[in-house]
Amino acid sequence: MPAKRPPVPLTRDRIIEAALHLADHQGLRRLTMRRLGDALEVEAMAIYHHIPGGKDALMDALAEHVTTVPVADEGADWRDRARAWCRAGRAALLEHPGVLALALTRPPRGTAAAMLREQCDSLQEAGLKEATTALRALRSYVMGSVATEIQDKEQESRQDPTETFERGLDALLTGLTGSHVNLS
Amino acid sequence: MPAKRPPVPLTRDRIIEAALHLADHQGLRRLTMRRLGDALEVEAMAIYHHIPGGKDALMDALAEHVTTVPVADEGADWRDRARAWCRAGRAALLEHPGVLALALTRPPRGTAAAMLREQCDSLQEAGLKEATTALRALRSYVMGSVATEIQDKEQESRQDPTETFERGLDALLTGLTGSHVNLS
DNA sequence: GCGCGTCCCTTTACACAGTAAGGCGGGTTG
DNA sequence: CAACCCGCCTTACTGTGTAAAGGGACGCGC
Repeated sequence: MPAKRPPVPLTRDRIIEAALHLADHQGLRRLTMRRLGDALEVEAMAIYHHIPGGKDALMDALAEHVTTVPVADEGADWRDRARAWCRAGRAALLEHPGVLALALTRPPRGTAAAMLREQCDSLQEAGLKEATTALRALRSYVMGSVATEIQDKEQESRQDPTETFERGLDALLTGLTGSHVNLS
Repeated sequence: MPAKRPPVPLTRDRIIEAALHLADHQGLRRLTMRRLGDALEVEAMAIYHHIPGGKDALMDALAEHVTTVPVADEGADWRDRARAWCRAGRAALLEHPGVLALALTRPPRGTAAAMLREQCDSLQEAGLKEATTALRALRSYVMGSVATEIQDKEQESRQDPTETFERGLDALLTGLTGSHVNLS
């Protein structure tokens, strides 16, 4: 009987990393407790010791991982800060396309939710009326953009996705800028 | 042995309808071939006769169903038309929140894809430069908006979602309007 | 040294998932 | 009436999530 203790001890972070790799390369459908165990050279049930709550908790953790982006809140103009958030959020989501469905479905919790509140405060301090509305619009645009990008990834697209994203982001930001002046 | 023939014959449409109902009320996770069969008063394997390709094809069909919205292409201003599309798209997605993850993940095909091309042409004929970019931005915003709406549905939100959606949509439309005049 | 808890991991077990293969009856056609 | 075929059922197999219990290695007190 080979060594009972695995060569390197199991860790919540190692589990999440392996799960992301598996989901990205083989699809969420093939992310399975047993396969995840195989990837970690461990039996499937070992995972439950580090992630209480089972697969559903794992999914939550993955969603939180790809929606949690540490980004400095710098920049004079609120538009620059918002742009930085949006770019960082898009990049984080694009890094792990396999778990996008989770990120879009599960509500933000923990660190991700805290960051949202922080950003909302930041916008309000910048003097922006209806900061929550603006933030929701930006968040929606980012999440939707990544979704469409990943959707269209398998079919040909002669346009640079980043360029397209920036164009739309600019449009949304300028539109939000005038929102407390213009009337629909 | 009870009657072999079910009271009402099975149909692809009936299957899709029952699947949507099940996913919306019990979650995608509980949408199961056998449970779907139970809901239709039929054995699970009967479904395969009407939906070749199994569960994955069913998922595709559900995604296509909630992303296919018949909407008249009327209105003088292209902004009014785009607004109508976006409202209709949002409404259709919100009607079946259970399958949102499918709609956001699977690329548009068939009728849905055709409608996208049609809308793109419509924008171009309206004299809008970069119609594809604009359309992508709008589509992204709609998809993301529905995602955030459904995410936040389980927690309290003192703001009217429709109002918030319209505000962001207005902002995006005004931003897109000036996009071929302004420079970033 | 030796027992003994404690922590991780494994083993075993079970209910339920998707679905390939084949059976069977009843309506339609000759 | 016979042949046929369509639509549904039955059976069977592999794979999945996970509860429950087992077991081995490490630390501790004595």
